[in-house]
Amino acid sequence: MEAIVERVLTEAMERLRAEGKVPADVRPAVVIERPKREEFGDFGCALPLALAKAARRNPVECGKELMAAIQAPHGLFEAITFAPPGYLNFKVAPAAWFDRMQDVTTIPAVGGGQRVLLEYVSANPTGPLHVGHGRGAVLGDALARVMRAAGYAVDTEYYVNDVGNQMAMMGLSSYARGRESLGLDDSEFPEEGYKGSYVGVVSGSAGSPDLDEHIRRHPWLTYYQDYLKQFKSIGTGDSSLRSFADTLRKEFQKPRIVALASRDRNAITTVNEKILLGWIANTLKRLGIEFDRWFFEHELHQSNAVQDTWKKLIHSGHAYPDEAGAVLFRMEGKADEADRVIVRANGVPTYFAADIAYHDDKARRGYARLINIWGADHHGYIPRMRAALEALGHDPSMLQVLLVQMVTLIRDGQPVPMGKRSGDYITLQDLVEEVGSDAVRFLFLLRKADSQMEFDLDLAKSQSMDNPVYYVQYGHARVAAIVRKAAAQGIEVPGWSADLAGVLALPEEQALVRDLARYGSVVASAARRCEPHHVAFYLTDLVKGFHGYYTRYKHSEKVISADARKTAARLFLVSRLQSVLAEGLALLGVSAPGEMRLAADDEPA
RNA sequence: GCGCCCGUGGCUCAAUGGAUAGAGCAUCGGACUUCGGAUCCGACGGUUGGGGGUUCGAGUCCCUCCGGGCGCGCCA
Repeated sequence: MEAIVERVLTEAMERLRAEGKVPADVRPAVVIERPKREEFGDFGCALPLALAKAARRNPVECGKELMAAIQAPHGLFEAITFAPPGYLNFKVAPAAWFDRMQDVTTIPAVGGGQRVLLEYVSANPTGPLHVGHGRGAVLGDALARVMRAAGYAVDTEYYVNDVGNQMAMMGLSSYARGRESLGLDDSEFPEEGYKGSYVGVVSGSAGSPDLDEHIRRHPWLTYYQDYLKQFKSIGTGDSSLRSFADTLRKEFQKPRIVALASRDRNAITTVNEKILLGWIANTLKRLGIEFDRWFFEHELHQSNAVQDTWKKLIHSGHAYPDEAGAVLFRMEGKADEADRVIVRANGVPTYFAADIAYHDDKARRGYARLINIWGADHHGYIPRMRAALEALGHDPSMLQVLLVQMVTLIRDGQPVPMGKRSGDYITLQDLVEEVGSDAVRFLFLLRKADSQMEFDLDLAKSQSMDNPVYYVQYGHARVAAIVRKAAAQGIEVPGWSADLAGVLALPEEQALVRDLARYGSVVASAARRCEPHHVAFYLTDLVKGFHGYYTRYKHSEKVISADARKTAARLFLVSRLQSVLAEGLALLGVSAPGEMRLAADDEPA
């Protein structure tokens, strides 16, 4: 519908141009918006103002000329009006709105098949995911769904840093904890080691007071076989490791003890990674998130891609060796101030080097756009990455980074203290277990990504209308109940026909039709702007309209009544609403239950 | 010190440079003997952190100050 308005206005402007009333070089963008005030109609456009500015003319005259030049399809608009100082307002005829109900769940393919690689989460396998990762995960997954729905060809990827100091540190920490638990405390716990109690669990330290508790709280342990299968490909080829893993598969604790006793730190490190990645994958799965591909950093090293990349940069003059023997990437003239080390003096490439190779790989795979979702603490990294892409001959603007800000958990009105290295904290897994996937997802998506947010655990758990996710889900359940009741009475939901439009005469019904008709453009716009939260707000608004309609007329003008025509039309309307709610919630990865269960003991989900 | 993000009713948050800044919660006042009341309606509540600028038009863009968060490693 918006597209039609835009076309009508563009054509009108072209007509004026042909008549010489608009200079050839004046081409203001035609921006269609939704007026805030209902009396202005359904669509508005400030084109006369823009035109007047560009052509240095009086906006009122421009508006009048445009009005005269507009040729709208017959019957589509009830009114097109000019409002001083320079707005053109369009009121769509109710019948035209109702036409949209034929394919209300169709979303304009604004993506045009553009190939997009969306990389998100990519947390290092050195510990469980925390709540901040969860926000990025939910945003990424919803964005992938929304963009796919709007015609983008999206692939999703998790980049695993399975090489480097952090992994080694995790291995040492776990190794030391394991030795300790066996009474073999000959290995000192590293200064910078990971101190969370999960380290003890990962180390498989039998008799650890944490172990039983963690097994109880973290069902991921029972998924062990699954993820071993899933991550089989990361085996190093070391046969002793393979057999170690096999043994581990049969029995969790004993082989760890063997490895610990035999001082096999590498085995511990590698198995840690498998366990932690399995934990991560399981948590994400619990949130309904799966990746098209897990990309492992070690692949880039094995294929020499990292080395090839930095050598290429030296060759092209974008990098240079310094006196100490390190290789630095040139940042001169870029936003970043200092040159960055890509190969250390000891010959080991840095994380940045691998990341450059990774992004080069992504760009070479033929994607038009690379979207990365990063924690806001990585923002300083963006100019470097762009500069690197440019140095390798790619268009730096193809990289788009969405920064996700911190999440503060609130319980009993107080912030919940979190600290990563220092010890225990509420993991993403804990959060999902506590409040359920739907609440986590919807509440995260009710905020735009780039501002810090509070997550109220008590609100998320509450089964009341204060809880936005329940409010929307209840709306769907309520609609489903009506459709069920009709079916029980042998009344079927009719298909679309134009004559149903005239039956839906109540203002609330017409408003519902208009709101439903917006669905496609809301999703398309959310996809274009990479802001899935618009969908969450839209659904909340839509449901609010329905609840109001329902409550107001439940004694006078019910959906199911003795009047067969009204029943048919309203049933049709309500079923369209059900479809939009179900599909909209699906885009957010939130379930659309057919009924809400009250039982407080039930798993909230 | 340099850089990035944020600052909107008491609280949590919306608002492609457009018209009189919107929701939810909280507070107060109402409706309704259920197509599921797990609902709805109304009221109260704002100098969009302060100041300057660009523009026909600024919460939105620019400058500056204040406040909050986060970065600035041969860590990842």
